[in-house]
Amino acid sequence: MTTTSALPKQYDPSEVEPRWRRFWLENGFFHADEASPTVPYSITLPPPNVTGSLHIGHALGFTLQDILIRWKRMQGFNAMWMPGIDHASIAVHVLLEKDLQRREKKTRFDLGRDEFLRQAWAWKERSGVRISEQEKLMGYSLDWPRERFTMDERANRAVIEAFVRLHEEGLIFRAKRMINWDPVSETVVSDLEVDIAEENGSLWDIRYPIVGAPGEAITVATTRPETMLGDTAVAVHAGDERYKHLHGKQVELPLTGRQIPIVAVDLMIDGKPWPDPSFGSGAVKVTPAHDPSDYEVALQAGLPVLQVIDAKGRICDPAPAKYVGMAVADARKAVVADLEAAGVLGTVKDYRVPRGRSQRSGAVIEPMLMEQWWVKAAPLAEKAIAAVEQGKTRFVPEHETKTFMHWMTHIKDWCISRQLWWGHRIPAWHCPCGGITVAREPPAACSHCGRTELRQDEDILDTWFSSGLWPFSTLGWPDKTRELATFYPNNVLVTGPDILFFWVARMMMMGLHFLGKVPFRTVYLTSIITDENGAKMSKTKGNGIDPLDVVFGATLEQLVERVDIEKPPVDLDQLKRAVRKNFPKGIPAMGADALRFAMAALNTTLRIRLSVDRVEKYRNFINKLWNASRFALMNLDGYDPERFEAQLSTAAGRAALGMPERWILSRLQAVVGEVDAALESFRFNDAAGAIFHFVWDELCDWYIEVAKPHLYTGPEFEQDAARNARRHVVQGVLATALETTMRLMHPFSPFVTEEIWQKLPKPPQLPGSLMITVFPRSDPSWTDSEAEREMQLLQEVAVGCRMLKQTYGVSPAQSTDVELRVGNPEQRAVIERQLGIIERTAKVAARVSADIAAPAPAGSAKEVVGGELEIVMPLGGLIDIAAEKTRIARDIAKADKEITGLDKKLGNADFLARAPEDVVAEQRARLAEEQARRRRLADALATLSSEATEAAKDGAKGGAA
RNA sequence: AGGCACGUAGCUCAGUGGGAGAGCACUACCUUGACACGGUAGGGGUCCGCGGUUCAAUCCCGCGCGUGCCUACCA
Repeated sequence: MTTTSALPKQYDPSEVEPRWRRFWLENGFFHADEASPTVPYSITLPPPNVTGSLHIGHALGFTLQDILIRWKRMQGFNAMWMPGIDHASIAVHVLLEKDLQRREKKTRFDLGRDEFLRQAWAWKERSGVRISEQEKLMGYSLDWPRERFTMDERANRAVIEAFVRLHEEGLIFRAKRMINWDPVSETVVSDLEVDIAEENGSLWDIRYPIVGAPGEAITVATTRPETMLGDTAVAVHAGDERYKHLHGKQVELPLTGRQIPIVAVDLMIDGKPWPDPSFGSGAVKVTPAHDPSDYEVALQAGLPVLQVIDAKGRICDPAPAKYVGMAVADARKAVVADLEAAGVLGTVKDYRVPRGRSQRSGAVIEPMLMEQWWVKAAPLAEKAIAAVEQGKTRFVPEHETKTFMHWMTHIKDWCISRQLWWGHRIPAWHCPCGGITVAREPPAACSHCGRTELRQDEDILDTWFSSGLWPFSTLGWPDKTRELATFYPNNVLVTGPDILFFWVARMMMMGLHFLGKVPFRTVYLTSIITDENGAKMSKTKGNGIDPLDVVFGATLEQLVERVDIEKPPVDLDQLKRAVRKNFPKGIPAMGADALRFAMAALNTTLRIRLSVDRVEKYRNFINKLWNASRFALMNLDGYDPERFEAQLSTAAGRAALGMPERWILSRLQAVVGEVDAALESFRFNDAAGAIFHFVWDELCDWYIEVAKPHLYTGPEFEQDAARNARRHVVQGVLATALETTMRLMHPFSPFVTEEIWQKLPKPPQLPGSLMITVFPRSDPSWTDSEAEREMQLLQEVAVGCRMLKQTYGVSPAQSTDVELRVGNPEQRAVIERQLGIIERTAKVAARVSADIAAPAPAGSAKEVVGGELEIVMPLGGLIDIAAEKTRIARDIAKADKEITGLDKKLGNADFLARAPEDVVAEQRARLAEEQARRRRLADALATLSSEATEAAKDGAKGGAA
């Protein structure tokens, strides 16, 4: 008769999720009002790059943020979660240029700046929409009307303001320094954007002949022979006796006809002597234009700087004409061949060479000397260091503080100009007079000479420059807005440790500099997700898990087809094989709730090795929750929430609750406390684990089972007033426990909890959506340690009964007689009172007796639950005496081990004297309990032995068995 | 090379100065009126090694071995 009985047996997220998503958005529940008088709680979403779609790492970080935001919103905070998207300058460049190369065999220079930017904007529109759609599908409660883009008008204004102010303050300047050049993207990149790894290479020895000393030469070693074309000196350590006689002499630089000096140097670079006399020959070639160390030497020794590699990574002019125009790799071969021909090449050996590559383009980085724009980092870092030292911002996990501080205290100036197009163009204008005018608006005239023929700097800013302003540029800075006053600083930043320096450090520096306040109180750093083998997930490896595939499911064919569509820059067939191997069965649809719950539950301080079946566990959990609710809804007819609420509001009404009811409500309030405390300290996995355990192991496995007989209806019960009253109480407790669980779990899995909550009967005057109800509060008045003790006893007895039944092959469906011998009168009273629970959950017909010492009937199995409690199951002749003896003997052995340990401890005078009293008492109690249990076991074994003897006699009497 | 983590059941990982835990996997049984995306029971661990502190160490400290991450301009 009830419509609820039509609930499907399996939870179907595809039917449920869209309804609530629409409902929440249409009602504007995600929006926070900056003028609200309630206490603000704010988080800024780390804006995803417009390079494509969200990956599983986003799903992790964003889910944790949504859990915090939904939790705080339900606690009554004015919770604001700022959405946005990042223009990701160089990442978009690499992407678009690869595409351009593949489709039209063109570079961005063939297209020109305007057309390239037009395409970039078109890309941004497509990708941006896709990203926000994905965020909505995951149920993230972002404050959508506030959504921002790092290159929208207001962000642009903030960027220009910040640049101009820092320039005015002397914290942004232009200087010619050694930089990292990416010859593929043709731009400078910052130190952080270079990945250094050891690659296979060679170490070449070259002999440079000494001028005026025929036959004499000095040997230098190098991993980059082609740079010798730009050498301007050979350096030896000043204290190196071997070369003292050569100080100030000249060598003839092979292949070039140039003469360069041998200079004595006594330098410390990074705390190490340079050159190191113990390495190789102790002499080094000096190429100031293309090596950072060499440049430092040149500065000190006043050596000339000769640039022989150009922006495209080709040998250029001052080098001999023969090599000009050659790519570095080709030049290397030519130079080596020529050196060999000239007879100056020494030994060549295989060598592991540390090689820097551009993180984005993969190009081998060329160190070069170039004029760029820089941010003076040290003064900014000082403030950030002080703020962290003063605890204004703290890191979770705490150990990340050290990483942050180490980098901050060793910080180097930040190169912020890029020779790219997609980004914020630097607000600086060059005049033919050589002067540079930095201004908020295009200036009419040069600030130095007054001339009007100015041209704007071609360079754009590092993408992280605008990101660094994000926590306040999104709130209206540089204007003094209400939003800024309300939501800055943010309460928390949640992001991955991989962008601690790129982003977190920059936001700290910028926020403190421009607003005088830290941008966030807490930085929570998430795990890193890898595949199940610990390898980073990546499209080019075919091991990546797309969060939406987990939500909606994908067949293997779909996964493989996608390889063709996305065309990553690798062997497609090989990639398809990898996909087939990694996802042989495709990915089943799990729904957003399951993925979200999994993210919270799996997040630990270590990396997460994610696999599809690890998420499946939580899909099953969501289904379990669904079915528990389904059961409740099928049995809640006639339930009156108001009447039940009235009953709970009186002491007498509460006292009338049955023990299992008091137990589950006690457990419920405990788990509420656990979840709240765990979230308070960002232990998402503990919070999720507590909910999981409560729902599955307590609510489903015990309470619902115990409740069943009280809920079932039948004509025979209609006139039974006491039973009907009891039924109503059980309905009320079940409904209440579920309703509270939905509120508790809502931040983790919003869709299924909203769906169930909406269906549950509950008192009127509640809000129209679960997401704006009140988060449960732990209420210690519901703690009932007596009920918890009693329930635990019943569980132990029931488990013991089940064990005996299973051991002796009694069908679970078949009820069996058992005798519960309980020596302890209190325990006996509990068991007698609640016998029905044992009988129902273990499917036994139980009789309780006090006489624990009486011999058990022959042929019965026995389980000793404690020193004063045993379960006797008569089995007639069915008992396998030998097996039973083995089982009991093993229990005795365990008890003996335990007793020996405790005896030893309690016999130790130092322990008795020094250990706290309660510990000593506890150990004594354990010993007594264990000894009593051992006696029971020994008795049982003795009985079995005599039975065995009897049986043997019987067998002998009756002839062959 | 330095810094920081981590080493617990076959696998992935929780955990605590005083009785070793979960999920998956494994074994056996069960279509019991919420759920087979389920239920019940079971097997399985010198808590990496060696020292130290302590009445007591899987937990705290030191050393060693192994793994991972980050930082780093050794030709």
